[in-house]
Amino acid sequence: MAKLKLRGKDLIEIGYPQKGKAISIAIDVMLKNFRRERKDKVLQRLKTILKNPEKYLGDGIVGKIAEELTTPVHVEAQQLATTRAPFTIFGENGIADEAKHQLYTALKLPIAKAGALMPDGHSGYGLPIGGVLAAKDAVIPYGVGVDIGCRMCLSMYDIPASYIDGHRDKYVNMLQEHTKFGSYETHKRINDHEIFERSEFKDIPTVKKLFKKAYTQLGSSGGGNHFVEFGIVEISDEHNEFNMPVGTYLGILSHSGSRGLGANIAKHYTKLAMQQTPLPGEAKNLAWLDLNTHDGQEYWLAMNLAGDYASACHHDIHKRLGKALGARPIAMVENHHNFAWKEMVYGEELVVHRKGATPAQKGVLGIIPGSMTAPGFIVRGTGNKHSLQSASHGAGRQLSRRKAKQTITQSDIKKQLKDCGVTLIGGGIDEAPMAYKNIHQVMSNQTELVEVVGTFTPKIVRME
DNA sequence: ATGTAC
Repeated sequence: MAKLKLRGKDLIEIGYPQKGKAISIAIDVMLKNFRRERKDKVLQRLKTILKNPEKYLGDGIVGKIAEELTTPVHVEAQQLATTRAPFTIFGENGIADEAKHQLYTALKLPIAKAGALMPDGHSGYGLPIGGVLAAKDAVIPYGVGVDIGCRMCLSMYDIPASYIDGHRDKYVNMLQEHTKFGSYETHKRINDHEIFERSEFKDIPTVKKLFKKAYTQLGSSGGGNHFVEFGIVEISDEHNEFNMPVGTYLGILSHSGSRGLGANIAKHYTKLAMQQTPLPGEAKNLAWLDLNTHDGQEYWLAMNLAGDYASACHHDIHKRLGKALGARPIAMVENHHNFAWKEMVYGEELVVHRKGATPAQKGVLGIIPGSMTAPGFIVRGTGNKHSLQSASHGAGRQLSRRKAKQTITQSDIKKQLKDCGVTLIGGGIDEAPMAYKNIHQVMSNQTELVEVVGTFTPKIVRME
Protein backbone atom coordinates (compact mmCIF):
# COMPACT_ATOMS: atom_id res chain seq x y z
CA MET A 1 0.00 0.00 0.00
CA ALA A 2 1.48 3.31 -1.05
CA LYS A 3 1.84 5.73 1.78
CA LEU A 4 0.12 9.08 1.49
CA LYS A 5 2.43 11.99 0.79
CA LEU A 6 1.04 15.45 1.43
CA ARG A 7 2.94 18.70 1.24
CA GLY A 8 2.05 22.23 2.15
CA LYS A 9 2.38 23.12 -1.50
CA ASP A 10 -0.46 20.70 -2.38
CA LEU A 11 -2.79 22.40 0.07
CA ILE A 12 -1.84 25.90 -1.02
CA GLU A 13 -2.73 24.85 -4.56
CA ILE A 14 -6.26 23.91 -3.55
CA GLY A 15 -6.67 27.19 -1.71
CA TYR A 16 -5.70 26.50 1.91
CA PRO A 17 -4.65 29.69 3.70
CA GLN A 18 -0.92 30.07 4.34
CA LYS A 19 -1.63 32.18 7.37
CA GLY A 20 -2.37 30.33 10.60
CA LYS A 21 -2.04 26.61 11.23
CA ALA A 22 -4.65 25.21 8.83
CA ILE A 23 -2.09 23.56 6.56
CA SER A 24 -0.11 21.85 9.29
CA ILE A 25 -3.26 20.71 11.10
CA ALA A 26 -4.79 19.41 7.86
CA ILE A 27 -1.66 17.46 6.91
CA ASP A 28 -1.43 16.03 10.41
CA VAL A 29 -5.09 14.91 10.47
CA MET A 30 -4.97 13.43 6.99
CA LEU A 31 -1.74 11.51 7.55
CA LYS A 32 -3.11 10.13 10.81
CA ASN A 33 -6.50 9.07 9.49
CA PHE A 34 -6.30 8.55 5.74
CA ARG A 35 -2.82 7.16 5.37
CA ARG A 36 -3.99 4.52 2.93
CA GLU A 37 -6.13 6.70 0.71
CA ARG A 38 -5.17 8.03 -2.68
CA LYS A 39 -3.75 11.52 -2.69
CA ASP A 40 -6.31 12.96 -5.12
CA LYS A 41 -9.13 11.61 -2.95
CA VAL A 42 -7.62 13.16 0.16
CA LEU A 43 -7.18 16.50 -1.58
CA GLN A 44 -10.79 16.31 -2.73
CA ARG A 45 -11.86 15.80 0.89
CA LEU A 46 -9.78 18.78 1.95
CA LYS A 47 -11.32 20.92 -0.79
CA THR A 48 -14.83 19.98 0.37
CA ILE A 49 -13.97 20.95 3.95
CA LEU A 50 -12.46 24.25 2.83
CA LYS A 51 -15.58 25.09 0.82
CA ASN A 52 -17.93 24.64 3.75
CA PRO A 53 -15.98 24.24 7.00
CA GLU A 54 -19.00 24.99 9.25
CA LYS A 55 -20.51 21.70 8.17
CA TYR A 56 -17.56 19.78 9.59
CA LEU A 57 -17.30 21.46 12.98
CA GLY A 58 -17.58 18.82 15.67
CA ASP A 59 -16.56 15.98 13.39
CA GLY A 60 -14.34 13.62 15.34
CA ILE A 61 -11.76 13.37 12.59
CA VAL A 62 -11.74 16.52 10.45
CA GLY A 63 -13.43 18.82 12.98
CA LYS A 64 -10.09 20.20 14.01
CA ILE A 65 -9.36 21.35 10.43
CA ALA A 66 -12.80 22.95 10.20
CA GLU A 67 -12.20 24.71 13.51
CA GLU A 68 -8.91 26.18 12.30
CA LEU A 69 -10.64 27.43 9.13
CA THR A 70 -13.52 29.07 11.00
CA THR A 71 -12.58 29.91 14.60
CA PRO A 72 -8.89 29.17 15.16
CA VAL A 73 -7.74 28.40 18.68
CA HIS A 74 -5.27 30.95 19.95
CA VAL A 75 -2.38 29.48 21.83
CA GLU A 76 -0.83 31.90 24.21
CA ALA A 77 1.26 31.71 27.31
CA GLN A 78 -1.05 32.07 30.31
CA GLN A 79 -0.30 34.04 33.42
CA LEU A 80 -1.46 33.45 36.94
CA ALA A 81 -3.49 36.14 38.66
CA THR A 82 -1.99 37.79 41.72
CA THR A 83 -5.12 37.16 43.77
CA ARG A 84 -6.92 33.90 44.50
CA ALA A 85 -10.51 33.05 43.70
CA PRO A 86 -12.59 32.57 46.89
CA PHE A 87 -12.14 29.25 48.67
CA THR A 88 -12.76 27.33 51.88
CA ILE A 89 -10.59 24.67 53.48
CA PHE A 90 -12.28 22.10 55.69
CA GLY A 91 -10.27 20.50 58.49
CA GLU A 92 -7.37 22.82 57.80
CA ASN A 93 -5.24 21.61 60.74
CA GLY A 94 -5.10 18.11 59.32
CA ILE A 95 -3.94 19.12 55.85
CA ALA A 96 -0.30 19.40 54.77
CA ASP A 97 0.86 22.81 53.49
CA GLU A 98 1.84 21.41 50.11
CA ALA A 99 -1.77 20.45 49.34
CA LYS A 100 -2.97 23.91 50.36
CA HIS A 101 -0.38 25.56 48.13
CA GLN A 102 -1.48 23.42 45.22
CA LEU A 103 -5.01 24.70 45.71
CA TYR A 104 -3.78 28.31 46.01
CA THR A 105 -1.97 27.96 42.67
CA ALA A 106 -5.12 26.58 41.01
CA LEU A 107 -7.16 29.47 42.43
CA LYS A 108 -4.93 31.92 40.53
CA LEU A 109 -5.72 30.45 37.14
CA PRO A 110 -7.56 32.99 34.97
CA ILE A 111 -10.40 30.49 34.56
CA ALA A 112 -10.77 29.78 38.32
CA LYS A 113 -13.93 31.13 39.95
CA ALA A 114 -14.05 29.31 43.29
CA GLY A 115 -12.46 26.39 45.08
CA ALA A 116 -12.41 24.24 48.18
CA LEU A 117 -10.25 21.66 49.88
CA MET A 118 -11.80 18.68 51.64
CA PRO A 119 -10.57 17.45 55.05
CA ASP A 120 -8.85 14.41 53.51
CA GLY A 121 -6.78 16.69 51.28
CA HIS A 122 -3.24 15.80 50.38
CA SER A 123 -0.76 16.61 47.69
CA GLY A 124 -1.48 15.41 44.15
CA TYR A 125 -0.47 16.09 40.56
CA GLY A 126 -1.86 19.45 39.50
CA LEU A 127 -4.92 19.91 41.70
CA PRO A 128 -4.45 18.36 45.19
CA ILE A 129 -6.39 15.22 46.10
CA GLY A 130 -9.49 16.46 47.91
CA GLY A 131 -9.44 19.57 45.74
CA VAL A 132 -12.55 21.12 44.21
CA LEU A 133 -12.26 23.81 41.57
CA ALA A 134 -14.98 25.67 39.68
CA ALA A 135 -13.82 27.03 36.31
CA LYS A 136 -15.47 29.10 33.62
CA ASP A 137 -15.97 27.45 30.20
CA ALA A 138 -12.90 25.25 30.59
CA VAL A 139 -11.91 21.83 31.84
CA ILE A 140 -8.57 20.86 33.37
CA PRO A 141 -7.72 17.21 32.61
CA TYR A 142 -5.47 17.01 35.69
CA GLY A 143 -8.24 18.66 37.70
CA VAL A 144 -10.23 15.50 37.05
CA GLY A 145 -7.26 13.23 37.57
CA VAL A 146 -5.63 10.41 35.67
CA ASP A 147 -8.22 7.89 36.76
CA ILE A 148 -11.26 9.54 35.22
CA GLY A 149 -14.47 8.45 36.93
CA CYS A 150 -12.72 6.72 39.81
CA ARG A 151 -15.66 5.87 42.01
CA MET A 152 -17.31 3.90 44.81
CA CYS A 153 -20.12 1.39 44.57
CA LEU A 154 -21.91 -0.31 47.46
CA SER A 155 -24.47 -3.12 47.22
CA MET A 156 -26.48 -4.02 50.30
CA TYR A 157 -28.02 -7.47 50.72
CA ASP A 158 -30.72 -8.81 52.95
CA ILE A 159 -28.28 -11.35 54.36
CA PRO A 160 -27.30 -11.30 58.02
CA ALA A 161 -23.86 -9.71 58.33
CA SER A 162 -22.94 -12.30 60.95
CA TYR A 163 -22.97 -14.87 58.14
CA ILE A 164 -19.49 -13.73 57.09
CA ASP A 165 -17.77 -15.04 60.20
CA GLY A 166 -19.04 -18.57 59.76
CA HIS A 167 -18.13 -18.64 56.06
CA ARG A 168 -14.90 -16.71 55.67
CA ASP A 169 -13.34 -19.18 53.24
CA LYS A 170 -16.37 -19.00 51.00
CA TYR A 171 -16.14 -15.21 50.75
CA VAL A 172 -12.39 -15.28 50.24
CA ASN A 173 -12.91 -17.72 47.37
CA MET A 174 -15.60 -15.54 45.82
CA LEU A 175 -13.26 -12.57 45.72
CA GLN A 176 -10.40 -14.66 44.41
CA GLU A 177 -12.51 -16.16 41.68
CA HIS A 178 -14.64 -13.23 40.56
CA THR A 179 -12.48 -10.13 40.90
CA LYS A 180 -9.42 -9.24 38.82
CA PHE A 181 -6.60 -7.04 40.04
CA GLY A 182 -3.38 -5.63 38.66
CA SER A 183 -2.39 -4.23 35.28
CA TYR A 184 -2.74 -7.42 33.31
CA GLU A 185 -5.49 -9.53 34.84
CA THR A 186 -8.85 -9.50 33.05
CA HIS A 187 -11.87 -11.80 33.13
CA LYS A 188 -11.73 -14.90 30.94
CA ARG A 189 -15.27 -14.34 29.80
CA ILE A 190 -16.22 -10.75 29.17
CA ASN A 191 -19.83 -9.81 29.81
CA ASP A 192 -21.36 -7.66 27.14
CA HIS A 193 -22.46 -4.18 28.12
CA GLU A 194 -24.35 -1.40 26.39
CA ILE A 195 -21.41 0.95 27.00
CA PHE A 196 -19.68 -0.71 24.04
CA GLU A 197 -22.41 0.58 21.71
CA ARG A 198 -21.53 4.18 22.50
CA SER A 199 -20.84 6.33 19.45
CA GLU A 200 -17.76 7.90 21.09
CA PHE A 201 -15.97 4.63 20.40
CA LYS A 202 -16.54 5.24 16.69
CA ASP A 203 -16.45 9.01 16.41
CA ILE A 204 -13.35 9.96 18.39
CA PRO A 205 -10.17 8.44 16.92
CA THR A 206 -8.31 8.61 20.25
CA VAL A 207 -11.13 6.71 21.95
CA LYS A 208 -11.59 4.29 19.06
CA LYS A 209 -8.05 3.04 19.56
CA LEU A 210 -8.91 2.20 23.16
CA PHE A 211 -12.01 0.13 22.43
CA LYS A 212 -10.36 -3.26 22.60
CA LYS A 213 -8.56 -2.42 25.83
CA ALA A 214 -11.79 -1.16 27.37
CA TYR A 215 -13.66 -4.24 26.22
CA THR A 216 -11.22 -6.71 27.73
CA GLN A 217 -10.79 -4.75 30.96
CA LEU A 218 -14.50 -4.56 31.80
CA GLY A 219 -15.13 -5.64 35.36
CA SER A 220 -11.47 -5.55 36.40
CA SER A 221 -10.25 -3.44 39.29
CA GLY A 222 -6.66 -2.37 38.54
CA GLY A 223 -4.24 -1.49 41.29
CA GLY A 224 -3.11 1.22 43.69
CA ASN A 225 -5.78 1.96 46.28
CA HIS A 226 -8.50 0.04 44.45
CA PHE A 227 -10.35 -2.70 46.29
CA VAL A 228 -13.37 -4.97 46.42
CA GLU A 229 -14.57 -6.05 49.84
CA PHE A 230 -17.29 -7.84 51.76
CA GLY A 231 -18.31 -6.18 54.96
CA ILE A 232 -21.00 -5.21 57.41
CA VAL A 233 -23.41 -2.43 56.52
CA GLU A 234 -25.02 -0.74 59.47
CA ILE A 235 -27.95 1.49 58.61
CA SER A 236 -28.36 4.02 61.42
CA ASP A 237 -30.71 6.62 59.91
CA GLU A 238 -34.26 5.35 60.23
CA HIS A 239 -35.39 7.81 57.56
CA ASN A 240 -33.02 6.36 54.98
CA GLU A 241 -33.79 6.52 51.25
CA PHE A 242 -33.68 2.73 50.90
CA ASN A 243 -36.59 2.10 53.28
CA MET A 244 -34.28 -0.28 55.09
CA PRO A 245 -34.99 -0.93 58.77
CA VAL A 246 -32.18 0.26 61.03
CA GLY A 247 -29.81 -2.67 61.51
CA THR A 248 -26.97 -4.62 59.96
CA TYR A 249 -26.70 -6.18 56.51
CA LEU A 250 -24.14 -7.85 54.30
CA GLY A 251 -22.49 -5.43 51.86
CA ILE A 252 -20.11 -5.42 48.92
CA LEU A 253 -18.03 -2.28 48.46
CA SER A 254 -15.83 -1.58 45.44
CA HIS A 255 -13.41 1.22 44.61
CA SER A 256 -11.96 1.56 41.11
CA GLY A 257 -12.08 3.64 37.96
CA SER A 258 -11.90 3.61 34.20
CA ARG A 259 -8.73 1.50 33.85
CA GLY A 260 -6.65 1.95 30.72
CA LEU A 261 -9.45 3.75 28.88
CA GLY A 262 -9.52 6.71 31.25
CA ALA A 263 -5.76 6.73 31.82
CA ASN A 264 -5.07 7.05 28.11
CA ILE A 265 -7.78 9.66 27.59
CA ALA A 266 -6.28 11.69 30.43
CA LYS A 267 -2.80 11.36 28.98
CA HIS A 268 -3.85 12.41 25.48
CA TYR A 269 -5.88 15.46 26.43
CA THR A 270 -3.48 16.66 29.09
CA LYS A 271 -0.82 16.81 26.43
CA LEU A 272 -3.13 18.86 24.20
CA ALA A 273 -4.04 21.13 27.11
CA MET A 274 -0.39 21.76 27.92
CA GLN A 275 0.22 22.76 24.31
CA GLN A 276 -2.79 25.06 24.20
CA THR A 277 -2.53 26.80 27.55
CA PRO A 278 1.12 26.84 28.55
CA LEU A 279 1.37 27.85 32.20
CA PRO A 280 4.27 28.90 34.40
CA GLY A 281 6.20 26.26 36.36
CA GLU A 282 4.19 25.39 39.43
CA ALA A 283 0.92 25.57 37.49
CA LYS A 284 1.87 23.73 34.32
CA ASN A 285 -0.06 20.60 35.21
CA LEU A 286 -3.21 22.67 35.52
CA ALA A 287 -3.38 23.35 31.78
CA TRP A 288 -6.97 23.44 30.55
CA LEU A 289 -9.00 22.96 27.41
CA ASP A 290 -11.49 25.64 26.41
CA LEU A 291 -14.91 23.99 26.25
CA ASN A 292 -15.69 25.98 23.12
CA THR A 293 -12.90 24.31 21.16
CA HIS A 294 -12.82 21.04 19.26
CA ASP A 295 -10.41 19.42 21.72
CA GLY A 296 -12.31 20.71 24.76
CA GLN A 297 -15.60 19.33 23.50
CA GLU A 298 -13.94 16.05 22.60
CA TYR A 299 -12.39 15.71 26.05
CA TRP A 300 -15.79 16.36 27.61
CA LEU A 301 -17.34 13.52 25.59
CA ALA A 302 -14.40 11.18 26.25
CA MET A 303 -14.39 12.02 29.97
CA ASN A 304 -18.10 11.26 30.23
CA LEU A 305 -17.60 7.99 28.40
CA ALA A 306 -14.79 7.04 30.79
CA GLY A 307 -17.04 7.91 33.74
CA ASP A 308 -19.83 5.70 32.43
CA TYR A 309 -17.31 2.97 31.70
CA ALA A 310 -16.04 3.11 35.29
CA SER A 311 -19.63 2.73 36.45
CA ALA A 312 -20.11 -0.21 34.07
CA CYS A 313 -17.01 -1.88 35.56
CA HIS A 314 -18.40 -1.61 39.08
CA HIS A 315 -21.76 -2.97 37.97
CA ASP A 316 -20.01 -5.89 36.30
CA ILE A 317 -18.04 -6.63 39.48
CA HIS A 318 -21.19 -6.48 41.62
CA LYS A 319 -23.13 -8.58 39.13
CA ARG A 320 -20.50 -11.31 39.19
CA LEU A 321 -20.31 -11.34 42.98
CA GLY A 322 -24.09 -11.16 43.37
CA LYS A 323 -24.41 -14.20 41.17
CA ALA A 324 -21.81 -16.07 43.22
CA LEU A 325 -23.63 -14.99 46.34
CA GLY A 326 -26.96 -16.06 44.86
CA ALA A 327 -28.67 -12.86 45.94
CA ARG A 328 -30.01 -9.59 44.59
CA PRO A 329 -29.13 -6.36 46.40
CA ILE A 330 -31.85 -4.47 48.28
CA ALA A 331 -30.19 -1.19 47.33
CA MET A 332 -27.05 0.27 45.79
CA VAL A 333 -25.20 3.53 46.39
CA GLU A 334 -22.54 4.85 44.05
CA ASN A 335 -20.67 8.01 43.15
CA HIS A 336 -17.76 9.30 41.10
CA HIS A 337 -15.06 11.13 43.03
CA ASN A 338 -12.68 12.01 40.16
CA PHE A 339 -14.72 13.93 37.63
CA ALA A 340 -16.00 17.29 36.36
CA TRP A 341 -19.60 18.41 36.13
CA LYS A 342 -21.39 21.49 34.81
CA GLU A 343 -23.09 22.93 37.88
CA MET A 344 -24.60 26.19 39.05
CA VAL A 345 -22.21 27.98 41.39
CA TYR A 346 -23.41 31.26 42.88
CA GLY A 347 -25.88 31.66 40.03
CA GLU A 348 -23.46 30.90 37.22
CA GLU A 349 -22.91 27.67 35.29
CA LEU A 350 -19.35 26.53 35.91
CA VAL A 351 -17.29 23.41 35.42
CA VAL A 352 -16.85 21.92 38.89
CA HIS A 353 -13.80 19.64 39.08
CA ARG A 354 -13.73 17.18 41.95
CA LYS A 355 -10.42 15.38 42.25
CA GLY A 356 -10.88 13.02 45.13
CA ALA A 357 -14.04 14.67 46.41
CA THR A 358 -17.54 13.26 46.82
CA PRO A 359 -20.47 15.13 45.26
CA ALA A 360 -22.62 16.28 48.19
CA GLN A 361 -25.54 18.24 46.79
CA LYS A 362 -28.51 18.40 49.12
CA GLY A 363 -30.02 14.93 49.45
CA VAL A 364 -27.44 13.26 47.20
CA LEU A 365 -26.10 9.96 48.52
CA GLY A 366 -22.46 8.93 48.42
CA ILE A 367 -19.90 6.66 50.01
CA ILE A 368 -16.79 7.78 51.87
CA PRO A 369 -14.53 4.80 52.59
CA GLY A 370 -12.32 4.69 55.70
CA SER A 371 -9.53 2.14 55.39
CA MET A 372 -9.35 -1.64 55.30
CA THR A 373 -9.75 -1.70 59.07
CA ALA A 374 -11.87 1.40 59.61
CA PRO A 375 -15.50 1.95 58.67
CA GLY A 376 -16.60 3.82 55.60
CA PHE A 377 -19.68 6.05 55.64
CA ILE A 378 -22.86 6.11 53.59
CA VAL A 379 -23.59 9.82 53.45
CA ARG A 380 -26.23 12.28 52.34
CA GLY A 381 -25.05 15.68 51.09
CA THR A 382 -26.24 18.89 52.68
CA GLY A 383 -25.54 21.07 49.62
CA ASN A 384 -23.03 23.29 51.42
CA LYS A 385 -22.07 26.24 49.19
CA HIS A 386 -18.59 26.69 50.68
CA SER A 387 -17.48 23.18 49.72
CA LEU A 388 -19.06 23.68 46.29
CA GLN A 389 -21.43 20.92 47.40
CA SER A 390 -18.68 18.40 48.00
CA ALA A 391 -17.20 16.26 50.77
CA SER A 392 -14.08 14.14 51.27
CA HIS A 393 -13.62 10.98 49.21
CA GLY A 394 -12.08 8.98 52.02
CA ALA A 395 -9.81 9.35 55.01
CA GLY A 396 -6.95 10.66 52.90
CA ARG A 397 -3.32 9.67 53.08
CA GLN A 398 -1.36 10.47 56.19
CA LEU A 399 1.85 8.93 54.87
CA SER A 400 3.06 9.02 51.30
CA ARG A 401 3.54 5.64 49.67
CA ARG A 402 7.29 5.97 50.10
CA LYS A 403 7.06 6.96 53.75
CA ALA A 404 4.58 4.16 54.46
CA LYS A 405 7.00 1.57 53.05
CA GLN A 406 9.79 2.99 55.20
CA THR A 407 7.94 3.09 58.50
CA ILE A 408 5.27 0.38 58.54
CA THR A 409 6.09 -3.32 58.85
CA GLN A 410 4.20 -6.36 57.63
CA SER A 411 3.68 -7.46 61.23
CA ASP A 412 2.16 -4.08 62.14
CA ILE A 413 -0.43 -4.70 59.45
CA LYS A 414 -1.00 -8.30 60.49
CA LYS A 415 -1.71 -7.28 64.05
CA GLN A 416 -4.08 -4.50 63.01
CA LEU A 417 -5.99 -6.85 60.68
CA LYS A 418 -6.30 -9.45 63.42
CA ASP A 419 -7.50 -6.91 65.98
CA CYS A 420 -10.20 -5.76 63.57
CA GLY A 421 -11.21 -9.19 62.32
CA VAL A 422 -10.30 -8.44 58.71
CA THR A 423 -9.08 -10.99 56.17
CA LEU A 424 -6.86 -9.41 53.53
CA ILE A 425 -6.06 -10.78 50.08
CA GLY A 426 -3.18 -8.86 48.45
CA GLY A 427 -2.55 -5.27 49.59
CA GLY A 428 0.90 -3.70 49.81
CA ILE A 429 2.47 -1.87 52.75
CA ASP A 430 1.70 1.45 51.06
CA GLU A 431 -2.00 0.68 51.45
CA ALA A 432 -1.74 -0.21 55.14
CA PRO A 433 -4.51 1.20 57.32
CA MET A 434 -1.91 3.22 59.24
CA ALA A 435 -0.98 5.07 56.04
CA TYR A 436 -4.39 6.76 56.18
CA LYS A 437 -5.77 9.52 58.36
CA ASN A 438 -8.28 8.75 61.09
CA ILE A 439 -11.61 8.64 59.26
CA HIS A 440 -13.53 9.66 62.39
CA GLN A 441 -11.43 12.81 62.63
CA VAL A 442 -12.05 13.52 58.94
CA MET A 443 -15.80 12.99 59.35
CA SER A 444 -15.88 15.33 62.33
CA ASN A 445 -14.34 18.00 60.08
CA GLN A 446 -17.16 17.77 57.58
CA THR A 447 -20.33 17.59 59.63
CA GLU A 448 -21.60 20.64 57.71
CA LEU A 449 -21.11 18.85 54.41
CA VAL A 450 -22.74 15.47 54.90
CA GLU A 451 -25.16 13.59 57.15
CA VAL A 452 -24.41 9.98 58.05
CA VAL A 453 -26.95 7.42 56.86
CA GLY A 454 -24.94 4.36 57.83
CA THR A 455 -21.53 2.72 57.88
CA PHE A 456 -19.70 -0.06 56.08
CA THR A 457 -17.10 -2.04 58.01
CA PRO A 458 -14.76 -4.18 55.85
CA LYS A 459 -14.34 -7.85 56.75
CA ILE A 460 -12.89 -9.57 53.67
CA VAL A 461 -10.73 -7.24 51.59
CA ARG A 462 -9.12 -7.82 48.23
CA MET A 463 -6.56 -5.48 46.68
CA GLU A 464 -3.87 -5.89 44.04
C1' DA B 1 -3.91 5.74 38.28
C1' DT B 2 -1.44 3.49 33.95
C1' DG B 3 1.18 -2.15 29.61
C1' DT B 4 5.12 2.61 34.73
C1' DA B 5 9.19 6.16 28.72
C1' DC B 6 8.59 10.64 23.13
